[in-house]
Amino acid sequence: MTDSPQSPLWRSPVTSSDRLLLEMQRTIVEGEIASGSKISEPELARKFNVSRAPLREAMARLERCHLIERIPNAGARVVKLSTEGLRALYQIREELEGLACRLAAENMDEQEIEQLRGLLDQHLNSQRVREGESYYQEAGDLDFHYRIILGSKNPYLINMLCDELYFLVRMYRVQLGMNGPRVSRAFDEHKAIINAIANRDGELADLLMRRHIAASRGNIELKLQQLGK
Amino acid sequence: MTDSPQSPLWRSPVTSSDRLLLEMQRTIVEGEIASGSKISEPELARKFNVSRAPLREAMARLERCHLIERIPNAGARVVKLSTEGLRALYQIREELEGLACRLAAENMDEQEIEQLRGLLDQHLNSQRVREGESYYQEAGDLDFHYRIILGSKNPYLINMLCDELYFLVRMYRVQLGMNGPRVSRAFDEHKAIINAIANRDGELADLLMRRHIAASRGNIELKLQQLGK
DNA sequence: AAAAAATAAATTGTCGACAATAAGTTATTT
DNA sequence: AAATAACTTATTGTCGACAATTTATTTTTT
Repeated sequence: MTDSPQSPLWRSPVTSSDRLLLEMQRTIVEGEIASGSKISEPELARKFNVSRAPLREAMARLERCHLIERIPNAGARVVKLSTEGLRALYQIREELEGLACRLAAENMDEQEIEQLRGLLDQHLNSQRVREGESYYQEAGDLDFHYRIILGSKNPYLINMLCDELYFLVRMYRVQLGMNGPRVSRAFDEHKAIINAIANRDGELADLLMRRHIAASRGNIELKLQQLGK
Repeated sequence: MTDSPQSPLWRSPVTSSDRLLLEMQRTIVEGEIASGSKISEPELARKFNVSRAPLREAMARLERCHLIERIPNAGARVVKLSTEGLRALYQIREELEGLACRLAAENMDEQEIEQLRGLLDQHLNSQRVREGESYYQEAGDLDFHYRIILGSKNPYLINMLCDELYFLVRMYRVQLGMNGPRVSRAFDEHKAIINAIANRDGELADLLMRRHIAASRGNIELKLQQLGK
């Protein structure tokens, strides 16, 4: 993943607050800190061996990507996953990633499109080997979406999707998983999207991406209901 | 404007960092600190009579709403206005506010729609009195957009538009203005949008809002080019 | 005994000082 | 004289301590 100057969350971690952010993102996304639990600043500061200053800066950025919720003078809690939250999040995602596809069809150059195709082939191969391994698919799928978003060449869109929304999306997907039959279908949908972009058919790419995301949402929503939330 | 718990930027300023944020937002949006100029932390801390801790927290939030750009260990600069920036920003705005209209048509209750109508009448009257006064129109227009966004009832959408994008939008509009003929036309467009929402025609409301924003962009873009940027 | 008030404990917000990094200046070398 | 290197200055990042606010506990009152 290349660094982008517009995206402070994706630069190599130069400062200690950067490292903290990465670690806490992982911790929350993977559910090591329980959803909804309170975050104690002194406790975490001890745990990570840093002062509260960089910790608070990291927390401000965690709030920015919707992983925690803060109330002034009261404290911060890890966000809770819910059906309504998922719906609201994916409404935005559909819209913005659809736009990203339309712009990518206009703005990606041939080389970038070719690289995207290469990425997909690579995932297909590794998927044949590791059948049903959900984590690799997870990473691969996100990488696919990332590249298209970057291909839109719109800094604000990139910032919103990659820096602010994607960690929460990952949290839903990591904690509620993506199961068997959906995985292989997702590959086909990805392929169709690439084709539309390569044909410079932004309208179609937009439509296909929206459906792709809607299908993904349906899959996660099902799991949420099974768990009785 | 009511406080919304999801929007830390719009609560009443309880902490000193909140007050700083509001003041600096105003200062930057209205151009009191020149576009592109460097921000010195010690200098500003003296100016506002606070320590650097709340100042840095305020700056983190200024970065979040795209009013400043920070580079680690190097400092922060006030954002520069440009034609490309405007285009990228309004691309997102069209998409998200279009979505907001569609959702508002579904989710606003009759009372909220009636209040929105009242707001528009009120602006029409005050506009007859203060012909061509651009600042009031500015505030009124934003208020109109705000209410529709809130009417979408989508917390993420509200957060993105009201907390992260709108200050930069205001900066473009305040510094590059909105002139005579466009003002009265905007009123008609607002009226048409309300009607579509009242008729629960989300698709039409979406379309009208997109056009409304596109027209607004054209107007500002013209000014930018006249100033030779 | 339950509710309210007062007190105690803990947590968050803010401060001033120090350390690490970057920018600016002077001295040195080719 | 131009370019490089060493040094100085200034700015940012981090730390530990204090103040203000909230939460939990205890005491008092009805």
